[in-house]
Amino acid sequence: MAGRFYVTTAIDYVNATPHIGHAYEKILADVLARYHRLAGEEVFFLTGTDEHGQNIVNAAAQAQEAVQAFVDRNAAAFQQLCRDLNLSNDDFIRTTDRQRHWPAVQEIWRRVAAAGDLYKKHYRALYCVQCEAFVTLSELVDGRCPRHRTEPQVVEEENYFFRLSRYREHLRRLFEERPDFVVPESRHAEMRQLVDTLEDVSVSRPVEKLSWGIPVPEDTGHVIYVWFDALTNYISAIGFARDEERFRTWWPAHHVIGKDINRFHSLLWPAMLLSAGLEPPRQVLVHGFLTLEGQKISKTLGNVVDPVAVARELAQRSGAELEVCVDAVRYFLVREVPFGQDGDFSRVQLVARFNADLANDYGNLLNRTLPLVERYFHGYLPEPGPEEGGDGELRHLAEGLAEVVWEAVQRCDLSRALFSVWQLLGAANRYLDREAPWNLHRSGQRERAGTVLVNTLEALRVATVLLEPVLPTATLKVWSQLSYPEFEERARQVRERGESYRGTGLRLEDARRWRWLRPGRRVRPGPPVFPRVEEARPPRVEEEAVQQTLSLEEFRKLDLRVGRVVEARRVPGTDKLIEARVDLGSEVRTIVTGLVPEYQADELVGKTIVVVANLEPRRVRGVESRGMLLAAEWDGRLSLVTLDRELPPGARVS
RNA sequence: CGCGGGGUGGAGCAGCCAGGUAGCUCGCCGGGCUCAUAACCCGGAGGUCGCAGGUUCAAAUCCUGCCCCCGCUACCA
Repeated sequence: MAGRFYVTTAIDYVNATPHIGHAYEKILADVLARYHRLAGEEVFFLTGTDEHGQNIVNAAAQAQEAVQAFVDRNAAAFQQLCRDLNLSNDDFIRTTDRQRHWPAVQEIWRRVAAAGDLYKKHYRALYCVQCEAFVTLSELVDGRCPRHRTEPQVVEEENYFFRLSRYREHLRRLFEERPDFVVPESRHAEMRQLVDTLEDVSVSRPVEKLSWGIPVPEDTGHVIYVWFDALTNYISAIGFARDEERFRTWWPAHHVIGKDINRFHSLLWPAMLLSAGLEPPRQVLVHGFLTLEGQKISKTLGNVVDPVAVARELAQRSGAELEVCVDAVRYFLVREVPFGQDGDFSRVQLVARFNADLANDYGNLLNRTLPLVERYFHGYLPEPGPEEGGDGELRHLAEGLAEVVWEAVQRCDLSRALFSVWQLLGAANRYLDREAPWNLHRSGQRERAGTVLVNTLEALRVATVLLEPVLPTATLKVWSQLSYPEFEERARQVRERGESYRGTGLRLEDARRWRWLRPGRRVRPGPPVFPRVEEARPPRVEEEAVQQTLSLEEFRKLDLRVGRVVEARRVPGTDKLIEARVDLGSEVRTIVTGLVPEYQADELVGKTIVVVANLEPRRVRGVESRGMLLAAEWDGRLSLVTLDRELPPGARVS
């Protein structure tokens, strides 16, 4: 049953740095790869970079860099992205790789040529010099290039053409026989329609026009053009033309791609493969595009977002670890955007998901359970007793979840998969509320309380197994608290060796099993894995709040009194000082306080407040201040300490 | 008639392919619990499911027309 799963992303064009769109595709592929590993399949996950073409040469020139140095630098940025996103990719292929990639491209070229599917043709087209690109008639505005308002040149060159038209019938059959060849269905239908319109395509450029590419075998005058070169990465990386056995092991692939390049993957690429006598891909998975805060992502709009920077920002706002926040970004994209649809990346939504799903439903479930195990059972998982109450229902839901999730993953419905995990978490939260182990314990039903706690944790554990593909790091922290620190330890070792981390090795089977947690294990309640983002209250508050302890005697030295402001006026020539006359019962004192602009002088009059009465007198701007008003302060906001019931001035506060 | 996606309570989405109580998250209101990260649980208010017509015993769901929004539009990577 356990098969092989070879999954790829499109290779990224290295003329720019990575953004959230690149991250999205890689995350999808990674999540799929990890789920298939969870299902016990052998998985090979490939990603890489596309480094040839005129645009690269131009971008390098603009950066005043040698082309090779330029692509090396940018390719490194994409490799770094893979590490930052915690991808479990097994390889990273670059089209400038002369050992692995070039021979494969030239080999497939030879095979296609041998099949009689390549021919030379004079070709005439419009070329905009400023764009350094061909323009089509339909793009022109009044016969001029829309960007540069110049008349394009008529350029003639001799190119190799691939007989794509010859494969119409082949492809038509492919689409008919395999209704899930392209997913989602709408993309399949779209491509099937296009099959009828296929024309031959140019697959080379003259070397004098473009030298940054792979030479055409036995014809030094031409360079193999983009798609023919780029698409071949999917087979070059797994040994095509070098290691046939390895190639046969993994091919055919599942390609995760964006909707803009679907035609190349669903039509051109299968045709190339058929021509070369190879099998077409197993499946093309077409995702939608992301908008950013509702706007199209574009360099000219300047709204390109570095996904890791977003995670960093979340880490700062929540206080969670950076890697956990990377997981949160992964979760958000997979949960929020239904596969195949366009989606919006919004920080507000990210925080909403983080708080509602990860912090409240998932993280908090752990934190409301473990302390009870600690308290009632000295931190050791108790032996569960007989099943009663809502136990069976919860178990049933948990036992069936792996199947539901796996079925959704196979349909690429990842948001549904996550949704169903949250149904279990919701049920577990409800179960805990209804069974109320705290009451059971109080009424002496210690064993039953333990059973309820173990059942809750068991449900949480099942969810954790099934969430690992999406939250590879955060789940490790959960495991550690759940008394299984060895997973986190092992992951740490893998990373220290510089290898990409592929998971705990747990399987769907583990998610199907109830009573998996071993009684007697020592749980380790720890800090929240997903600390909530508090909008009104940024993180550091706790670190600031709790300072050194104070003895009761020391505290008693403070003479705090209720006071009533009877008069208040601004101290002239100051920014924020108010001179207040405060009735303390026995006397009326002058106190200088810096409350402007949060409070105006006349607002204070009549307020009942709390005063430190025995503070050393102090001269402030020539006025003697005897005492201090208490006020809370956060983030520049002030709030006077007042009484919630009326008491006369002079009353002691303690 | 260029192609595709979308229009569902205040916000964001699911449901539509296989018609039959309009669901989820956030927000709002009220209650519970007091184990927990102001969390968790229960209840409530709020929708003519873009518009018009049709099929049907029955339509958010199928059919037709229209309106609006967003992408893409192929040798360009």
